[in-house]
Amino acid sequence: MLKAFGVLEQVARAEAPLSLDELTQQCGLPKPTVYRILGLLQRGGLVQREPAAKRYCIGARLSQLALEVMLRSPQRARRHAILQQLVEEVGETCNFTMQDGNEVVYIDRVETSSPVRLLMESGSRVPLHCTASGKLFLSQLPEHKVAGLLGAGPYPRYTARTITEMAALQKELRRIRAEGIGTDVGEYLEGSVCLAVPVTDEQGRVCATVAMHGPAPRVTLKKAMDFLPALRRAAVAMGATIGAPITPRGPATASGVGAVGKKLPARSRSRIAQS
Amino acid sequence: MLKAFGVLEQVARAEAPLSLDELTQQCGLPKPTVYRILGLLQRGGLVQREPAAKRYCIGARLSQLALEVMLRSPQRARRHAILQQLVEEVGETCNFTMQDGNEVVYIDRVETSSPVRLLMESGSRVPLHCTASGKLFLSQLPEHKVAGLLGAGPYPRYTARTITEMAALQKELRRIRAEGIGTDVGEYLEGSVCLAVPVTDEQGRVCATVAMHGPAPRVTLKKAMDFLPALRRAAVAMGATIGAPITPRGPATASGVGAVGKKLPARSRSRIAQS
DNA sequence: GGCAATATTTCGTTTAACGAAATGCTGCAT
DNA sequence: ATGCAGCATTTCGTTAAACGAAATATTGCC
Repeated sequence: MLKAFGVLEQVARAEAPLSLDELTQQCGLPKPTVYRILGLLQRGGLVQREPAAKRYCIGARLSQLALEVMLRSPQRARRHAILQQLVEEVGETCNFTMQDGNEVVYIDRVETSSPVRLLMESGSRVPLHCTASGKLFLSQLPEHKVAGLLGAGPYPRYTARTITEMAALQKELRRIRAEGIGTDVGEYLEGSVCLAVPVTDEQGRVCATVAMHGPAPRVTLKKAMDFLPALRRAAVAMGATIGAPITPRGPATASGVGAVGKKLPARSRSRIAQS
Repeated sequence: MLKAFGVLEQVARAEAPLSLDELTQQCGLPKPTVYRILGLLQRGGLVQREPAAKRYCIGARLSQLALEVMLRSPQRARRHAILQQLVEEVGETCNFTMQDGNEVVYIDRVETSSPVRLLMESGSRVPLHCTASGKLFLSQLPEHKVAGLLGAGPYPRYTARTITEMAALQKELRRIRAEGIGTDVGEYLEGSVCLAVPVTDEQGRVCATVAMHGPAPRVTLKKAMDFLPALRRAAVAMGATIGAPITPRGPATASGVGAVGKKLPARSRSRIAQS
């Protein structure tokens, strides 16, 4: 099903309408598959065929969807603006992450230098056990749940510094739990230093992180610590965007619309020292 | 497979993040189906969940796709022709912009002299708070959302005339809101004068702008105003190239009139004086 | 008229979608 | 504390759809 989106993206990215063969090559899928997917997409109005050539291009329904998405973009931009501000302060790439299952997912990311390619990397995923954000999330869980989520180990090794044994990881998590700061010095990517602080919702539960990272010669853990106040400030600002409803919900049905602020899982109250 | 697009459209169309139940009702699909589809879409980065609430909203990958679609839609040729026609009339560089998050993005552009430079510049970005188009977009938002999007300020200064304080900006936005014309006299680039008018979709929502600009000695605000009718004409023509709103997919559930009615809030109409 | 290049169909296999119903959470009210 | 209500998530047997190698049809071109 996501293959269809891959095809769609190729169509959208192309400067000119594409032939079936071109799409087949670019998507790396067998031809009949691409053909069938395109048939579906065409039936759904998401792609069109040029009347003359049999080439595929963006369909009306996709254009409409794109417009709706663009119109809503300001709603999602608040967090991006916060990240941009943070990047200006710290001068290094920063990102905003959430936990999704046994991975960390990059919700948004702002690079230091290039102001344009921001969305390229966001949406990608990294492991929990060897990243600053990931370990910060793990530190919020009771130990047995960590074991349940990651298994008993050993965990995949990415660099010489990756923690691969459960006992060592639990020890590291206790430290992080106490300090409220996730760190990663080359545990996932060689020569990459990363520092993550928690973003908490109204109930004080950690639901996201704000992190900065940079290359090892330029960034060290010690230097990064100087930016903790800036990171914390950004994290608080992020927290403010997740509690309050972005737009007042319409009256709608009698259903529980008012229940925006939610939950408070007995299991995962904030375990973090608010240093 | 097209069901997934239906779900995606509902997410894109919503003014605020949606819960699983809301989506289930609006799509007219069984709950586990919607749940599974959303899981896939989430894994693919096409939708995201609100950090705290379990609601779904537009994901990074979908945002990226939407921008690509706008940049390379089959309507591109038509839009370009409209811009070229406009450039002939006004004799200055003109462009077609949309808001993308907290920036203005150039969808298309035609220069006065060299007719080949178009693709070079399209896709590039400029700030909201100090450009004619950007301020026009901002003027469409309620004041508290402007503050949320840009922060409290001060905003980055580019020239001596850049408005860097929130209060002054809000005042300027009120003026623009009333007049329906965005202006910029050297606030972003020294010596550049710019005039922007809104492009509205069928629902009257401001979704893009058409703007002209030129160097200060040759172009002044007063002279530019003479071309307002031409700009407006081009803006109307541009509006016709913009997609219609997504048509509701017929839910299989009893077409509950009072039951599920979501309705557009009256507020979302154009806030601009149609002078 | 024939040759390439490209588009489309066939078909048996495999996989994933499907959705009714059951279960699990969470927060609120008693 | 307890239970209830609303919502999210999982289960599971069924069924339909995706899959892709290979064969076939179409198209454009010389």
